[in-house]
Amino acid sequence: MGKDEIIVQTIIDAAKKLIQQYGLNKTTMEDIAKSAGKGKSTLYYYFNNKEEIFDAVIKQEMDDFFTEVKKAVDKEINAHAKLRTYIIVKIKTLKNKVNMYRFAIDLDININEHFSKLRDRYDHSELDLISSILNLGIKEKTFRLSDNESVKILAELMVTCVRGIEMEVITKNKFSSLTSKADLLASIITKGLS
Amino acid sequence: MGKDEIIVQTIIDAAKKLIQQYGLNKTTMEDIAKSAGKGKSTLYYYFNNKEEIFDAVIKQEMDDFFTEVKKAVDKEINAHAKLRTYIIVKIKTLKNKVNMYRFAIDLDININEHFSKLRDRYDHSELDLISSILNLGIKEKTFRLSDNESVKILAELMVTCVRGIEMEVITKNKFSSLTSKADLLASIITKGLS
Amino acid sequence: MGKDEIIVQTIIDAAKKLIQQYGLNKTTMEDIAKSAGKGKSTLYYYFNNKEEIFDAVIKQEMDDFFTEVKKAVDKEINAHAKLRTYIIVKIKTLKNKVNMYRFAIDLDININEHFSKLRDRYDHSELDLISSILNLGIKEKTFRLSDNESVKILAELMVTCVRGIEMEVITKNKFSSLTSKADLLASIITKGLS
Amino acid sequence: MGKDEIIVQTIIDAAKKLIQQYGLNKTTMEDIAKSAGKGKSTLYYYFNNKEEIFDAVIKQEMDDFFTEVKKAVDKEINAHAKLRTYIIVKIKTLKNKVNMYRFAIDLDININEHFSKLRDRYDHSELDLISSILNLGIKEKTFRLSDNESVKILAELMVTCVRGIEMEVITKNKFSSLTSKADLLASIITKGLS
DNA sequence: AATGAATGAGTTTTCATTCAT
DNA sequence: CATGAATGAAAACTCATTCAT
Repeated sequence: MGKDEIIVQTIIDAAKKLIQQYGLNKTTMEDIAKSAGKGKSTLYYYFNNKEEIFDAVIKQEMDDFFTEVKKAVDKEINAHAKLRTYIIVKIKTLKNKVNMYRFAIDLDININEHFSKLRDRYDHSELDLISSILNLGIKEKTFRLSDNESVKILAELMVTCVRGIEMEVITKNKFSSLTSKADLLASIITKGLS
Repeated sequence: MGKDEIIVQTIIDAAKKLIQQYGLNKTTMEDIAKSAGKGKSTLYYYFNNKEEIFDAVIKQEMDDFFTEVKKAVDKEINAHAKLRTYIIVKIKTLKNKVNMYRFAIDLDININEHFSKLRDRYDHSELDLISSILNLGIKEKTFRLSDNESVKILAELMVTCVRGIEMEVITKNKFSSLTSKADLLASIITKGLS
Repeated sequence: MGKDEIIVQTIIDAAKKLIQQYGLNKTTMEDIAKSAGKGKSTLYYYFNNKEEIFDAVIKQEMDDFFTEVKKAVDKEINAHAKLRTYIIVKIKTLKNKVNMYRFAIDLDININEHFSKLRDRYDHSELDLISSILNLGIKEKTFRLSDNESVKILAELMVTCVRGIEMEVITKNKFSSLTSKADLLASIITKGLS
Repeated sequence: MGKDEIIVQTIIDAAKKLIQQYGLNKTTMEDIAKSAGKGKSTLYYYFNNKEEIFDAVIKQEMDDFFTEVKKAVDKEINAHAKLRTYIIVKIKTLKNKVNMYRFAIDLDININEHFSKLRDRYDHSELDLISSILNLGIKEKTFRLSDNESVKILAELMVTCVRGIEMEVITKNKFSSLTSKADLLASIITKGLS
């Protein structure tokens, strides 16, 4: 990591911490600069504007997030366990990234083009992950798809359902009986697809 | 409706439209006043501050939204159909509404106690609705709950899943093959619970 | 003059004074506000941005300028005297408006569209004035135009020459022996056209 | 040309191009450095500050400009032709130059003493050129000066008139029927002085 | 009852300049 | 020699809120 990259990372980290703590609207360039131990204008040496810093934060968080979930899923061996783990780890990890996610949604709403691409890429990775779980389940004979159910549509649906759980965590800042709910969802899906 | 109430409603409508169009952060008191055809300070005659206007908007939206969904669900007679209708109508209605999630997500407001109560009340109504569907299904013998599944937890889970679909609509502004997905979800749940 | 117009005028006057004294670049919104005895943000209540204030200043100055020159020219009765007076009064008046003029040129260079229109309108009035002097001279038999000389082109040329004198005043902040030069120019033109 | 001089010239050329394109105020050290393919602080190695760079640009431009005009004038043999050529070539050349007037007009630099001297030197050269044309015309008996007209004052006046044409070119970025106007001006002057 | 006028307190952004290496 | 890194100081602009009328 060159010196540049170190500083860029310092700035991103500072921004990340502040966004997590105080939220998007309350995090100013001034705050970030102070927290990064730099002058305000130094931020503009490394980023073109506030939005670019936020983009960098969100990109990194998303990458981390997905990597962590994927690693956990990969450890499990059968489809049902993978499904369950996917839900649980995703939500657990999310808890540390709640403000980041809020932010992502906020950016979304403001129809930030660059961010849209970022999310699409991420969504795609996630769909691939779920698809592979479903395909595994089919191979295992755990899942049986009727004619009109394509893996693609099912995967979309499942990503979507888990996103609902994520929303719950984000808006309420808690998700009671997470494990039992993940179990329940995994079971229903498994049985519903059997 | 007294004169006061008419003006209050005019302001709420203006705010609603603007929030839908430009998002929460970009909607200023100035914008609302202009759009309502009133002076900026007039807003302060009818509301104490910006937050109160937003509260009023969200409250109204939520009430409308829930009422509409409930009406559609009530028309159906069996649990499976009710479930399917619940999903479909909810998403379809959502498209025409200021999406509540934008509010739910916004940080400043999230901290707002009053708003929290509002959302809780709404969540509660929704859980009741789903619970009643589940109970109907049990009575119908469409759904069979194993020991460790309480109606309450299941209802929470289902609300949550549908919320994921809502998020999809909000962030992507589209939800492809809505009907077939609603069918699929309803089917999986029905089968998963049989 | 309504209250609005009084304040707008106060702001314009403050801006005018500061621009004259310190120049365009050194005149900040802060300065104008202070000088007008208003808060900085009050300026934004009456004008959308800095440029709009400057536009208003320059528009007013130009109108004043032209009115004054025209009034003086109208007092004279024959073409030669009008020509002479035009040059002299224009330059004399300009002295009090030097910075305004500099500013106009500066705006020009930044290719401000709105300002371009303003200047065109002004140029047009000036051409009309000169044309009327030339036509009077022709009627008086003071001026005689050869075939290939149209009044229009001649007027343009003369406006242009006087603009050179104006530049002299602007860039050097002095114009030595103004009266004798105006006489000389008027004589040469008169003789050159006889 | 030593290595130093090459770099200095590179910087000047970059600044020249940018000023031409975007104007004085919008040309930043950053822009110049980038355009010159150098680091921003390198500019400070070769120049003490921004103003010095601008001074260098203007000095070079003025020298080039004047040299070109003089060369063209020298080719002509009689006073009338010289006068006509002076006007035409000056305007034509101006089009390809960073226009000096932008500098002359810019307030900050106008206050700059060094620049004032530079302009004075140039003005002086120009006056000498015109004076020599006038003197030639007198020798040729093309021009006849009445008592109260000194060559000096006439020369000043003529420089001034042509400066007006230059302004026209600068602010409007065009000067319609240049040649015919130059002819006209030269004729009027010639006749006016005969 | 309604609002025009005013603003304080911030916010992002810009840019010439410096300095250690 | 040359420059990457850093910044202070100031600039334009924003906006929820207040208050006299």
